[in-house]
Amino acid sequence: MKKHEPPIKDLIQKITQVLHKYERMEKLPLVVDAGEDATLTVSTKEVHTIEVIGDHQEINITDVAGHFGITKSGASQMIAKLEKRGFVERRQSTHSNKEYWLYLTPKGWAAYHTHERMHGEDREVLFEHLSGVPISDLKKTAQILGIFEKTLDARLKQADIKKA
Amino acid sequence: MKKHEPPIKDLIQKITQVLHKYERMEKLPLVVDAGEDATLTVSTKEVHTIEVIGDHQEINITDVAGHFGITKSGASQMIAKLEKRGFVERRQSTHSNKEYWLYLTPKGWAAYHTHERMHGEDREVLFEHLSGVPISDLKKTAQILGIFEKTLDARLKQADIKKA
DNA sequence: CAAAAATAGTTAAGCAGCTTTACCATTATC
DNA sequence: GATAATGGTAAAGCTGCTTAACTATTTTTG
Repeated sequence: MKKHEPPIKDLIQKITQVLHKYERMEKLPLVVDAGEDATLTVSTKEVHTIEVIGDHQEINITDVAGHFGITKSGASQMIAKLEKRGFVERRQSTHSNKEYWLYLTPKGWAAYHTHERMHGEDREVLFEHLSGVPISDLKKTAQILGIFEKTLDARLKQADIKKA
Repeated sequence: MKKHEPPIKDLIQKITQVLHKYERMEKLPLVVDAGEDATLTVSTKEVHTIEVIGDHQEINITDVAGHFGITKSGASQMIAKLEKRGFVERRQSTHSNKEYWLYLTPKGWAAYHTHERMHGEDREVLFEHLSGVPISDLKKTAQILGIFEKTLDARLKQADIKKA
């Protein structure tokens, strides 16, 4: 029992280190090759919004807000910006006049695929580095992270309760 | 080789899930019990700045900037705010008239310890949840996260090179 | 040693990405 | 058909940055 503590501390430290580096990586601006249209840079936040629009059909602004846990107003502003910059298009939903569905323009898809490609490269490098590790160890790691996740869930839930 | 892919994907997914939840948790405002002075809330960013000042002796504004990877100007503004709110104090360094060393006031230490205590509680819950897991598995997990970290390092370094 | 360069810090203006509040349409519910 | 709920927007304001221009001290160097 007591002997667990140092390895657990080491693990927590490693998790937070990875976390902060991942956070930093996510902040890097992304350069999109949009063909003729020279090159465009897109912020991390923008490309993530583009990603969820590309991944979901018939998605509306309220859905986008829910996806990121922000207000509708905030999502509305983000979408307006992406529309203005030519990455996103909206069309009225077929079953309601007060609702819009969001779609990517060709430029939006270019950003989407640039981002996807980047993650693909990262994943390949990771695959190489992990090729010597037994599968059972990979599974165990995911399980242990799942335990970590549970304690986070508990704290987030607790905060939600206090809020309400 | 091929058989590795699903577990790796699962692992990546789990890491990103934990990451985003941790990020959300970090955004929760912290309520500090500062004794007589009623209660104060401190933003995550503020408490993290308080944390590094509490953890380092003879730390100056430039060091704080370096620690977070932000500009000196940004750090200067953050420190000015914390000073104004009574969490931080500055004194001239002993070896230079252009440099200040930063210290926590009693109120600053109250915030520091509230934050620490919160992490302490989380850690205890985590300890409980992990008590049935063999130490060897914990060590393996830390190792595998270390591999993940390396690929992040590589990408961050690459971005730095492009920047320069 | 004096002039030039580097270092520590500040200030002002501005930007991104949120929030709150208040509001307009449209659709659902009773 | 009045009232609620839902989808979306606009304005104003906040935080946590950035860049640019600046002062005041060291440090370097020619």
